[in-house]
Amino acid sequence: MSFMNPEASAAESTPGSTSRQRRKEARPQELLDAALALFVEKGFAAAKAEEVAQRAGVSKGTLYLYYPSKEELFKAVVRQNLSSLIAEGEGMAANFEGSSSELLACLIHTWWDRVGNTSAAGIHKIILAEVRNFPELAQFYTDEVIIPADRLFGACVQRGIASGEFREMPVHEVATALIAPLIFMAVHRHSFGACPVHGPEVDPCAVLDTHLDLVLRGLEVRTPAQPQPKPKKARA
Amino acid sequence: MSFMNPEASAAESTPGSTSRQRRKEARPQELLDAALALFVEKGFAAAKAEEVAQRAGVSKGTLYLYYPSKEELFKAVVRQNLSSLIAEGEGMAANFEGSSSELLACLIHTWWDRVGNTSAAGIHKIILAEVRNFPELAQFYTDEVIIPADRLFGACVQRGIASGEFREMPVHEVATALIAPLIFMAVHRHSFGACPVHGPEVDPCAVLDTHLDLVLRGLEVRTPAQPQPKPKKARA
Amino acid sequence: MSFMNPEASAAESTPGSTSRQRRKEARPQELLDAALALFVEKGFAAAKAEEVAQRAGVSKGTLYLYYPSKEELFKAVVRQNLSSLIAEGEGMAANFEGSSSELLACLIHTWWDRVGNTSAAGIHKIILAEVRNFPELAQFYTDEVIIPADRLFGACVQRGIASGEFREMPVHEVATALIAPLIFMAVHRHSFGACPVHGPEVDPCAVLDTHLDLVLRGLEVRTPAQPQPKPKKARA
Amino acid sequence: MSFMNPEASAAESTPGSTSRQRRKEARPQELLDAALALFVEKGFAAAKAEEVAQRAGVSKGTLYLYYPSKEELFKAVVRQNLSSLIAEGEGMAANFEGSSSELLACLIHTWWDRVGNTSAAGIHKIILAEVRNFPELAQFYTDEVIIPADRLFGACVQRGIASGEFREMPVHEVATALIAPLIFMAVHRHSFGACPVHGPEVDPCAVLDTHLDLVLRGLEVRTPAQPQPKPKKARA
DNA sequence: CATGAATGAGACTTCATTCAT
DNA sequence: TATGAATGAAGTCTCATTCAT
Repeated sequence: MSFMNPEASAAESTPGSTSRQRRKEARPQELLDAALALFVEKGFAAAKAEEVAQRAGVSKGTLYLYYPSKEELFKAVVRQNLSSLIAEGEGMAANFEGSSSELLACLIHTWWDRVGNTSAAGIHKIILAEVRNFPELAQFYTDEVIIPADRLFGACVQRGIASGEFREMPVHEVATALIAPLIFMAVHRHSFGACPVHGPEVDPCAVLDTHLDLVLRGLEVRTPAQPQPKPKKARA
Repeated sequence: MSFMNPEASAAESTPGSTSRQRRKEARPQELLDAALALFVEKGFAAAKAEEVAQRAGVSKGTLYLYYPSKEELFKAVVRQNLSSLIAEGEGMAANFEGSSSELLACLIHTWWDRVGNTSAAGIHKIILAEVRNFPELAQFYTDEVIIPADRLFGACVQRGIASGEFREMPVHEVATALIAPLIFMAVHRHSFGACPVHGPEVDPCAVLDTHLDLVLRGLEVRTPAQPQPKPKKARA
Repeated sequence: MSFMNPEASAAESTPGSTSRQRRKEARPQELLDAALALFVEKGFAAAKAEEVAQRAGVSKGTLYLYYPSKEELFKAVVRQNLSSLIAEGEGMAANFEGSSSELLACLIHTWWDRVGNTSAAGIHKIILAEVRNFPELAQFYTDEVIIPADRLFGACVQRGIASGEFREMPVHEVATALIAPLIFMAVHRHSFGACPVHGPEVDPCAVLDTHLDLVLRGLEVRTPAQPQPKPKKARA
Repeated sequence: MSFMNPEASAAESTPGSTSRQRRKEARPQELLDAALALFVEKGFAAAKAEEVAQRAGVSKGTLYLYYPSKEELFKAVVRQNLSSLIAEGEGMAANFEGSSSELLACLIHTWWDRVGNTSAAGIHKIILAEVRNFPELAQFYTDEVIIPADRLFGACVQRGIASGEFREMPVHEVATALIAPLIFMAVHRHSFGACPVHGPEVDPCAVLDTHLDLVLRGLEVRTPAQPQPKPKKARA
């Protein structure tokens, strides 16, 4: 079958197919994975370069063959995990067919599956913790993640409002309120969620469903006939 | 009442209450404040003990007269800012009179005023970033903050459900969904909010109001007669 | 007597007189001395920061309290030993009374006593060896040492020519030829001169006297009556 | 004539004389040349083995096929450039016909042409800078270069004295004074001479001529009748 | 022979902590 | 008590050297 796969046959004949070469090609990814895990676990400053190397199964020196400094390694980790984030759901919204409620539900569940539930979710934690020490990342992350995400969710909300499915609301603020629990839980997973504490279990899916249930209901246009059941009780 | 507080009375009555004396008594607090600010700004590992001392206006050595190590200083910072958190709104809920919606709105606004909008909000950021490096803080924080907060918000939701104001929903999950944006924004203020980036402005109050608007509406009991305005569009 | 010496009495009463303070004040010089010695011995790159510290009787860390990097320490060493060089013999030439031969002899002997024979002579060796690695030192040293020295020796030669004591010769080249053996020997002292080799002993004073003897005689105006003893080319 | 050169004929006649083969045979020389250049430029410690290899057009590993360590490479560089020095002018003096002045002039000019003006002159700089780190080189260099040079120049001076051309002077010291400017200028060429500084230009040939002019005149036997033209102390 | 990926000892530098004053 | 000079463990990074290909 390999003759049908040009890549494979190429791999066999090129020097890239030696075991050493294969390792070399895999190194950057292995190092980035190890680094992501360790940075999420310890934070940037407390993570030791040597341990990153160890986890990637190489020596200290090898790490520096691929990344000129711990700082550059960090930025590479952020960049690589960012690009995986931005692409997600880019097109999803554009040609989605269905109600805006369904679109939002889909977006949120997809994000959680692909990002929040992934080891890459930890990237949020380290970004939050370290932006102030890496000012250049701030704009980078804002441009690549925050703005697109805001725009994506904002567009969905806008879509719902335009179609009359959602009531009129400040789009940007709704988008933020929609995203907040996602980020919160992604971060939580890698901080308290990773500690062996005895406390209230947080079931991400349940919370997400509840969050969606609440917000989608909150966005609904209320039928004019509906009586306001405002219970007065207050002010005795 | 001050006679019940030996510390206070001593300070007031002894000749030691000179400005120097007062400084001395204020030291621990000044150090904790400086440390909180710096830890929030840089993170635990990147914050230098000497800079904490400088910001508190004392020398490096003096810091160690009050706290035996940087780690203990860190824990003290967390503990002190925790105790301020837990007390807040403890009683508020108990004897609140008014609708549960109003109670929730009040709780959230109060929290934001007293905590989220305070420099102490940064404590969340450093906790999220560092719990895994300080396992003992995990249980501590869970017990002192997470559980009480969960219980507090949960109780409000429960109260609303019991009174028929809110529809039946999983209490714990709703509480989490309620709290998440608060934490999100408190943390945001001290990470991206502190960076000079050109991005979408986040107006905490507007977001909070929107969040409340959405969630409270989402919690409302829907009148059975209400027609589902399911917008068609789906299925082209 | 100490009351007559304001410095001394001041020293006794100020905090600067504690043993710790006295050490602190002496540190920079002690470190520069140790560094000079080691740089001369090993060269910049091969000299270890820790050994500099050890020789100065302090720990590694202390060195960095005074100089922010090994490179800055190096430059400080050069600068400090340079300033001692430039001042030397500055005024000497101006109001010297005597023949230009005597002036040159005096200059050369003085230079040797004050510099060439000093541990500071080693500075030349390290400069020669390291300028290309420290481009900023090149101009600095040229301005501060080479040009002044050239000017000083050049002026003496010019003086002799003007007074009719020396014959007409290219001033700059004569100055270089005059200085070259000084530098050569200063450098030699710190390279081969410091090695336990079995070779021809170089007696600096003897060489200097011979050098002077040769050059001064070479500068003399020859009496026209003198017969040219040009020996006929032996071996026809 | 090439038949007299076994190396050349071998290269020409054997099948091994492909371009690759020739490269292989030339390797050691290419490596030594690259190493010399780099050592002169940066010094031993600051010169990186990999850059030596790069400049020689081979890989790092190949360098180690020819020289077991950087240190051995260094010694080989010194040795190879030494042997080229010693041979020069060895015979020249023996059967030179002409005055001793002419002989000295010839020696000095030859040395400058063949060594001082060559990239090999840099060898002096690195020797001066590194002997103390390579004690074994000290004796080696002393035996192979310093003593022969001293003997060569000494013999010339002795020859002149013996023939009555030069006046009686301490031979060894004169030899040193003769050589010093040569070394000085050779070293200068590779330190300050290689830096883009704005300073007094040193024209080696002019200095050498002046040096020779001065010293040869200084060596001349003075006619007893010559009146000492002691110039009146300038400075009226 | 040639390559260049990998290694790890070792150097520079930082900074939490100590302690003499 | 308060200070800040001094320490040295620990971390980042470099580069001579090795060795599988």
